[in-house]
Amino acid sequence: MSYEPDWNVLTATCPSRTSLTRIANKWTAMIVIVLGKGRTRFRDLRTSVEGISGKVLTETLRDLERDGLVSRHVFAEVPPRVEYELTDLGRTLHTPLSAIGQWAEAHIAEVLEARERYDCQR
Amino acid sequence: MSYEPDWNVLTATCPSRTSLTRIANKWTAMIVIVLGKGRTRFRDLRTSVEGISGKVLTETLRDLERDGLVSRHVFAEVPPRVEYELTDLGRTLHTPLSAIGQWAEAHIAEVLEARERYDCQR
DNA sequence: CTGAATCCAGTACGATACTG
DNA sequence: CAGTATCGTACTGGATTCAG
Repeated sequence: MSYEPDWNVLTATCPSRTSLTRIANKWTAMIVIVLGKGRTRFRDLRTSVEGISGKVLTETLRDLERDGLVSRHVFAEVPPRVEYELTDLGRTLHTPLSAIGQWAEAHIAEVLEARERYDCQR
Repeated sequence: MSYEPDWNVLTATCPSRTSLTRIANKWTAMIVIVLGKGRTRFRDLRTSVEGISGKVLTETLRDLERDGLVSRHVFAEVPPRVEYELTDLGRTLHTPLSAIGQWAEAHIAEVLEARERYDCQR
C-alpha cells in the first residue's frame, strides 16, 4: 500500500536515486550495522567501524540524520558525550543492509576463488 | 554451515571488506537489479541504468565478472553483441540488493520529509 | 571527547575521440 | 555495437590542527 511505483531508482532524476546513492555505500552500511546493535557513542562507532576517519564518520552521520535514519543525542557533560541511534525509519533499513554485510562475509571464499581464476587466466 | 564467523566486514583488513566495498555501491546495485531480470546486452544496460557512462559501466561489469558475480557472453557478429548475465553466485546477491533498491523507492517520501525538516530547522 | 576546519592526495566519474 | 584511451574535473576521504 505504501509502495509508490512511480519512484524508480533506475531513473536518473528520481529522488529515490539520491536515497539509493546514500544507502548503497560501504560506510553507511557499516555504520547502520553497528547502530543496529543499539545506541552508540561517536568514539565507539569510530573504533567499531575500523579505518573510518573522524571526518567521514561525522559527515556520514550528518547525512543519515538529515535523511531521518539516525537520531543524535547530545549530553551536556565534560568531556562531551554524543550518542547515535537508529530511528524507526533507520531500523527498517537495518535488515536489508546487514543482509549485504552478511552476504559479503558468507560468500567471500567464492569471491576470492573467482578473482584468482580471473586473474590467472590473463 | 557455510558461514565463517572469522570474516568481519567491520575489520579494516578483512577480505570481506573489499567485497562489501564493491557490492555496497550504487552502480553495482542498479546493474545487478537490471541483470536480475535476465541476460542483457551492454547497450540495454547502458540505457536501463540511466546516467551511467560507458566507461563506468564497463569497469563495473569487469569488476563484477572478476568477483564471479556476472558472466560475459561475446557473439562473433558484426556489429558485435555482448550479453551479461548474473552467475549463480550473482543471483544470491540479487535479492539483498534489490531489497535496498526497493527500500529507497518505498521510503523516499519519509526521507524527503526528514530532509525538509532538517534543512528548515537550521 | 566531539567535531569543525584545512589541506591535499587519490579516486570516481563524465565527455570525447578512436578502433575493430 | 562494444569497447579502449585520454583527459579534465569533481568529489571522496585521510591527516592534521584547533575549539568548545
